[in-house]
Amino acid sequence: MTETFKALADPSRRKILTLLKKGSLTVSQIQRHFKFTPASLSHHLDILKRANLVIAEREGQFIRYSLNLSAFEEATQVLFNLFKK
Amino acid sequence: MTETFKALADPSRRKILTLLKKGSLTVSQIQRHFKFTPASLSHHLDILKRANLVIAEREGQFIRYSLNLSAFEEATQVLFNLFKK
DNA sequence: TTAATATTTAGACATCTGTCTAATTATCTT
DNA sequence: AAGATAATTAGACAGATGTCTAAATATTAA
Repeated sequence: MTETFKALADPSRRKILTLLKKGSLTVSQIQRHFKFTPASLSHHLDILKRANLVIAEREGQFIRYSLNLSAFEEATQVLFNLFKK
Repeated sequence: MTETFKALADPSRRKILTLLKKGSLTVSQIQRHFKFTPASLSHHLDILKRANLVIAEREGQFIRYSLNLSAFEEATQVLFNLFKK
């Protein structure tokens, strides 16, 4: 769960997740929304992937990222349990 | 929201929150559950306080910490919105 | 008012994080 | 097979983070 919250604790990564909410995207499509380098984006995607918040699938030359909804639900559940009676 | 997720991204701080779920506690009562120094605990409490996840009230010689439920609900809401349609 | 207890603050230090450039790997197109 | 495009990996670096010791502040008790 630490990895999940760490992943969520960065504004750029939360923005990536928000973008993916509307549908899966390739790295270059995500890239358009950011000013930093492809290397930095790749690093952010790696953190989201390790936290299990996104899923990556190769599609020929591209790699397509999409939200992993089950991991999100789990995180929400953990957060909720952290304060519910 | 970044501060909230950063605050939640540390296991010790999540443990503190879990302890407070059962009721408010003074710093020394919380301290008993940890191995690190009072200074470190104070630092963690400060981060939770700045994230608005806990409330501190002086009680004579002691300082009593309790959960700030509204901040928790807000965080849960944000997390939920991050993936809901 | 002096000593004791509770907590925070200041400053140091090692480790982690987010960014970059340069190099590498994978795939597609000629 | 060679060059172009997509994405990742490696290594460097500044700044953030979690921990510590020592000192400071606040309150209570003697």
